[in-house]
Amino acid sequence: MTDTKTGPRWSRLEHDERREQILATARVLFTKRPYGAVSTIEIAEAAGVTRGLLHHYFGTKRALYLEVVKDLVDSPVLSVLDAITATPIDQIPSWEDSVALWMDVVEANREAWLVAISAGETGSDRAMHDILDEARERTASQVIAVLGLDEKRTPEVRALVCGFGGFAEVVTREWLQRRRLTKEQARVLLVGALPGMVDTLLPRVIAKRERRS
Amino acid sequence: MTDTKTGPRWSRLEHDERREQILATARVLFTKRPYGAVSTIEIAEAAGVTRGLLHHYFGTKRALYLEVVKDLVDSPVLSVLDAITATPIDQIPSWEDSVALWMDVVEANREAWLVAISAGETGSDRAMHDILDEARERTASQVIAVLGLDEKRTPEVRALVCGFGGFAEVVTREWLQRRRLTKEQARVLLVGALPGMVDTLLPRVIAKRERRS
DNA sequence: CACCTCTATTGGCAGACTGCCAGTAAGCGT
DNA sequence: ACGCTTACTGGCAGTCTGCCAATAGAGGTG
Repeated sequence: MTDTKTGPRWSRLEHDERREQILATARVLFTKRPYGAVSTIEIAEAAGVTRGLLHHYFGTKRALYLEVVKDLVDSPVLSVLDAITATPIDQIPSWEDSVALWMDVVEANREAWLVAISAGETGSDRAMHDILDEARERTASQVIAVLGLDEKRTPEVRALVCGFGGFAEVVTREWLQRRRLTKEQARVLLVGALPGMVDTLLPRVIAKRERRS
Repeated sequence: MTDTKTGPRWSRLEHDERREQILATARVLFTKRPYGAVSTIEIAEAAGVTRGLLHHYFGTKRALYLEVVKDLVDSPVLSVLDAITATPIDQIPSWEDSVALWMDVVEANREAWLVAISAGETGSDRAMHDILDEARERTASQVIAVLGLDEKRTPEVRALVCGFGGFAEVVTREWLQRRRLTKEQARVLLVGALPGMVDTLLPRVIAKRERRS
């Protein structure tokens, strides 16, 4: 009775198309709930396919999760990069403008950003750690470029900028999540913190550099 | 043949004693490998008990994990508190000394600290988030007290100090894990960053405070 | 238009793990 | 020595992941 001469029971999609569809569905679910609380069958059903197909495309649940996190991390970073490279080539954006731009992008991708920086159900997971770490390093490179710092002569700059990244993460959370800071207040902190540290602290750090003969 | 008139097949321990034993075993395993890669039966066997007992004491695997992380987070914090309260009451330790003390404690509890920090990457888990967040707030309170800041008149101080906490986390990792900074260099950064920000940035942040009638 | 090949997709099986509970025995009090 | 408390065990039930052989869309070919 129920299945009287219907059409095809399932549609056959292009490889990449189906892959993107599953990935998007997984992204929605993993954004809402943590890794362990989302089952593969749930993802499959939400995507309108079977669990088997999910494994066919991604191999394992963890691999799928890694892809999702990679997406989550990349999308804001790419947005910033796009916007920056859209500016005239010979006109490097000012530090103030860069911070403002970054804040707007993060505000727009609020959910994704919050999940991304706190991703990884498993602390000591190698692959996950690498993804997040690489994203942070990429951001640091951007910052170094915008500020016009000389990374080669003073490698300590990179550590300092990464430290500022940690500062920025928390300040952003204080603004977006905990709401103990307004956007303006957060902006003042983000704009002012790094230049101050570079001016006053960096020389002292370099002075402590161990001499190598 | 094998079991010819042996003694008791298992020993009956005091409630808290057995609990501590299981907790210690779990702590070792969770420190080595991530949550998902450690099974309850493995913990139970390593502790010399059955899996059922583990559930009897902690209810669920996740609950056991939370207890472990709580321990991991508390132990360094408590060490610092002990050392600080050990100093004469009327003699508040200087900021430099506090930082140095903190660095020594972290260096001693290297493993525990690194795991505890990266356990924070358990984003959407409410209970886990609360544990780590509370630890950070506690540390912030300590810092505010040592620096003698007035938290009531300027609530923004707390957000700034928490931000410094993020900075400190990354700088410490750069020193202990990634080794792009020596201990001396990290010390210079940690000692110098916060006072500088308090002096130059805090007034500007307060100036941006929204007026409430 | 009928057939045929390709492969995206399904459905179900095997192993592993967690959570739970009823029964068992260790050891203390009387 | 006996019984009572409860720490502890052992196994069952449900759920989940990973895997693979079978199936069926869909486009190409004569």
